[in-house]
Amino acid sequence: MPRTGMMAIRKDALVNATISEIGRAGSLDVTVGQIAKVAGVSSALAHHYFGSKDDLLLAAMRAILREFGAAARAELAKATTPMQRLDAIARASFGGKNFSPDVVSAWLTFYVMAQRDAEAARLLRVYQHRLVSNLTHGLRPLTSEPQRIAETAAALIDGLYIRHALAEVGPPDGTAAAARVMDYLNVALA
Amino acid sequence: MPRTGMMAIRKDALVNATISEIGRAGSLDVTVGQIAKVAGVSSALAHHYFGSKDDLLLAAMRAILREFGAAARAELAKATTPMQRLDAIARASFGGKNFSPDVVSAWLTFYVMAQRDAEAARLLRVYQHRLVSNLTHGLRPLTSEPQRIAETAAALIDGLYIRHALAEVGPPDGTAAAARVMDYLNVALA
Amino acid sequence: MPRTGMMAIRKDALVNATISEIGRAGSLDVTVGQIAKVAGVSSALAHHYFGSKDDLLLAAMRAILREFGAAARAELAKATTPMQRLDAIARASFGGKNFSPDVVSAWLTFYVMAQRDAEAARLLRVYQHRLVSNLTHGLRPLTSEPQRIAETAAALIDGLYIRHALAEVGPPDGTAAAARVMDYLNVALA
Amino acid sequence: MPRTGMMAIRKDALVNATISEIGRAGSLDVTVGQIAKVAGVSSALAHHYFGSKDDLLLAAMRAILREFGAAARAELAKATTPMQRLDAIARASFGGKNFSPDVVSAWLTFYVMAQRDAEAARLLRVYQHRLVSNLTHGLRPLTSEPQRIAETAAALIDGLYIRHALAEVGPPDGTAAAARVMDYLNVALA
DNA sequence: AATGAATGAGGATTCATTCAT
DNA sequence: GATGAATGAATCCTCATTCAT
Repeated sequence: MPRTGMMAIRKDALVNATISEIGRAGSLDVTVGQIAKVAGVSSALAHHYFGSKDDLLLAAMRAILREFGAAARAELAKATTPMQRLDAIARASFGGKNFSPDVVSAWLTFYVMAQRDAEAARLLRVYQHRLVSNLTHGLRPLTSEPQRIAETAAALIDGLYIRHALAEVGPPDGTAAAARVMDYLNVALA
Repeated sequence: MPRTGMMAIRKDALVNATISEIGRAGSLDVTVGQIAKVAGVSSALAHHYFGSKDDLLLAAMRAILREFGAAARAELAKATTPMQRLDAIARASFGGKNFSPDVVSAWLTFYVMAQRDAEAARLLRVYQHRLVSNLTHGLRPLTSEPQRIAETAAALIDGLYIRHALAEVGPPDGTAAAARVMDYLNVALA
Repeated sequence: MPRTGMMAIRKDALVNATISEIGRAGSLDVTVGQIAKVAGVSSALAHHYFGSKDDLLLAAMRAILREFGAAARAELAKATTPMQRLDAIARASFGGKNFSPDVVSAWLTFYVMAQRDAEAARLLRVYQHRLVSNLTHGLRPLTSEPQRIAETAAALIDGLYIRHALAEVGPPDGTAAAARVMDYLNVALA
Repeated sequence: MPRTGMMAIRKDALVNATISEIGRAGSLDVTVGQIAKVAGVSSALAHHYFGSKDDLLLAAMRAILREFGAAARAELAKATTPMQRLDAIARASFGGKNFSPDVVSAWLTFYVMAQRDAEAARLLRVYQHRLVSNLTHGLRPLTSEPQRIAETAAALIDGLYIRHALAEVGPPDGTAAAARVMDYLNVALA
């Protein structure tokens, strides 16, 4: 076990703990102490590595967006037809870690954080833009107004996301959500 | 002017101040002191009337939902055809006070609040249910699967709402948002 | 006892407690909690009334300078000849509360605070300027270079002050210090 | 270069960094981390070599006093007449490194440190005593009360020092300060 | 000889809430 | 009906210090 190189390990642990605790609490009202405890370190260390609570939250946000980006790329890599590409995007949005209660909760709070933090707002806009851009790209071979349909589909995805954050019980049903997006695309392209 | 009316006046002022301050701050991180100052009263009075900060927030939430309900009913009253009814709902969602930056911000924070507060969650579910219900009712004469389309439309409405919360500049464009919902309904019904 | 009007009382108590605690600790490393405890209130109240620790420290500084100004004016009012005026200034500098160990310690720390806080620096410069100005005024009838002698005397006063801050034991001897300043003035005017 | 020499090198670097950082910050509110960074080592090493922060500060204080002593001796060695000896002391006090903004700031903070740390107080008293002693020695051939004049001159030197710590702009003017001390001595001896 | 890792203790500050008047 | 006064509890953040390597 190398004594050096702990930084990366601790940072990862703290970011994961942040996501998990935000998810558990359902809000940004999570103390650095709670996060640190989950990560198995002192709160001082969290500050040592991230500088401030906001920086830690932003790091968590970036991790989620990165995760989503990776999932999307993985799904897209397997797609060959335009329709498969669209399906890939829909499934990436609602698949795996991206649709776990933790992440959905965290996602919601990031929207709130974006109201006061410029960097958070920037990150969310990057996400939004990328989603629309991916959809537009997939739609181009299929319709004369890809942009318009892509924007609607993107809003629909976000809406389904937020609606699931309020679901009474059980884990979110990602398959159903993805199917609903495809339904829309099918009728829009018809 | 009866002295007893003061209570109603103060409560209204506090609720309005709450919405306005949440909108200004873009989050629930609003102190009772700030709200009270905007309402022109002491923070002690806010507690006197509402018991706790959460109760005040819930009151603000109910006021917004009531406002939305009233707007929806007003629009629906003027509608005669099924399609007009649907348009009425769409316009109510994105019209008037309901789509001002203040309210959009407040709305967002209520979603977060709902993660930890059962009553807030209940209120949001009532809203969601009523929206789907209204849409379903309007769709019934027009399609064989009104529920499914209504749910998608409702998610789309929420998604457009949340997307506008991040809009870079200027006031939200309610007309465009409503039009986009109608676009979806048109293709879904085609 | 009026329930209102506590503010002035508390502020006074806090300012006095600040001077006393700085004197006791001999440095600015005094916690707001300590000060508040001495003043018989909570630390939260100190912030409520002064906004921040620095503001409280500055208020204490202003109180000391005001005290010194008042003492100087009182002594000057009794003087009739130029030499008496000079003696009055010297005695004011080293008399009463102004030369208690508390205040000498506080004074010293204000010099340090002035290294980082513009307002503190400004206040000290006002004091220095006023001291030189008073001395110059008193010296004008007695010499052709009042400014020069005044500046030297002022530095001597500050030097005696700081030297006494290190005195091994017992309370500072104000009379001796004042006499030494007068000695200088006597030879300088000879 | 012997390996054992590292200790001396590091210690010197840390002491110099301490003085420089105290001067930069204008107060003792300097972290060991900052000092270590300037010295190009880890903060752990600072503790390794000095044991504690206070010990490091005291080492810096001793270095300044040593520097001053060396400067005084060098100047005194060149003096042949009593008056030249006095001038030598005055110039040593305000010359070279001893009157740089860094050192003036550090000096000030040492006075504060002396309020709580016995060793710091002892060191300052040694300095004060030596200064008076040097002056007395120089004055003995010239007056019947060398002690009294020496003490006043020493206080004047300290006062000029502290006054310069608040100078609005530019580097301290050592020549002017030394001249002012000589002015006093000239009139006192007249 | 030197450091990255880690933390305990402490401090300023904020804020919902209470209460006497 | 209304508020100034007051605080306890909590939170972020800092920093000297320790230790294994």
